[in-house]
Amino acid sequence: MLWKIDTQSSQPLHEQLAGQVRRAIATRALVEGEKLPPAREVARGLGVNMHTVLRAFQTLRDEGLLEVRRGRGTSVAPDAQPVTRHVELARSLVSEARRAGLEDREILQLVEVQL
Amino acid sequence: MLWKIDTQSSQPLHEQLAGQVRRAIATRALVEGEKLPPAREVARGLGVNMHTVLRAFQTLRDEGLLEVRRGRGTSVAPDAQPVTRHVELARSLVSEARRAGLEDREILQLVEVQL
DNA sequence: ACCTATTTGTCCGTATGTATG
DNA sequence: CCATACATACGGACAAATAGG
Repeated sequence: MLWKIDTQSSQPLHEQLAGQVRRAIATRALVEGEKLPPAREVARGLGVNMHTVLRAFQTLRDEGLLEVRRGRGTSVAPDAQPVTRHVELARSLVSEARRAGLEDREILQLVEVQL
Repeated sequence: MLWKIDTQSSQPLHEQLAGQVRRAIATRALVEGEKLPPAREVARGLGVNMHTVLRAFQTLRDEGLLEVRRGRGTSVAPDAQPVTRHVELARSLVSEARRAGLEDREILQLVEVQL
């Protein structure tokens, strides 16, 4: 659990952290069911606010990678590993298409015609 | 235009062909605006039915890669090159997610949470 | 089974910076 | 240059789950 944050980067802190956790799951540095340290603890270690860490966790929960429950802590979702690959692909697709100037509707259509 | 078809493969013929054309555009073996041979001709060269070739062309037209007009022939779309990358990503995403057993709705959600 | 204290994420509000018009 | 809107990051109070006695 050796995460680092660059406060000078233009990339938001919560995104930096989310990216690192995502990669950790993809590379199996974190495995399914494994418990993460409490947000407060991670925050202290990184020198950022607890809410910044929580926000990263929330993002990953929306992506199906983490299970976050108050009082119980945060852990890697039961089927996170197979999901990670798709999430990475979805992220690449959106960022590349965005850079090319595509509208959100057009991006969704790209996927729909493949279904 | 050295395409090959494997009639023994489990992959549908029209998909095989679509994949080859897609790759040809991605690698710039085919460039924007370039005209493709008539479907009848391609079909004869590959030993398949003309409709198989047309089906592949239609798929690629839906993806924005080809312009197919009756009487005028088929050509690579004006902005096909930048599109290909996204299409490849979208195809990977869908096929990987499908293999993992995701529903279509879930696949679209993967993308939506990234928008 | 009970009460209480602790742990841990959630909710509400605020300040600051970064576009947008 | 100003006003507006939006997103980021932070702080404090709150509520669910858990652990000890």
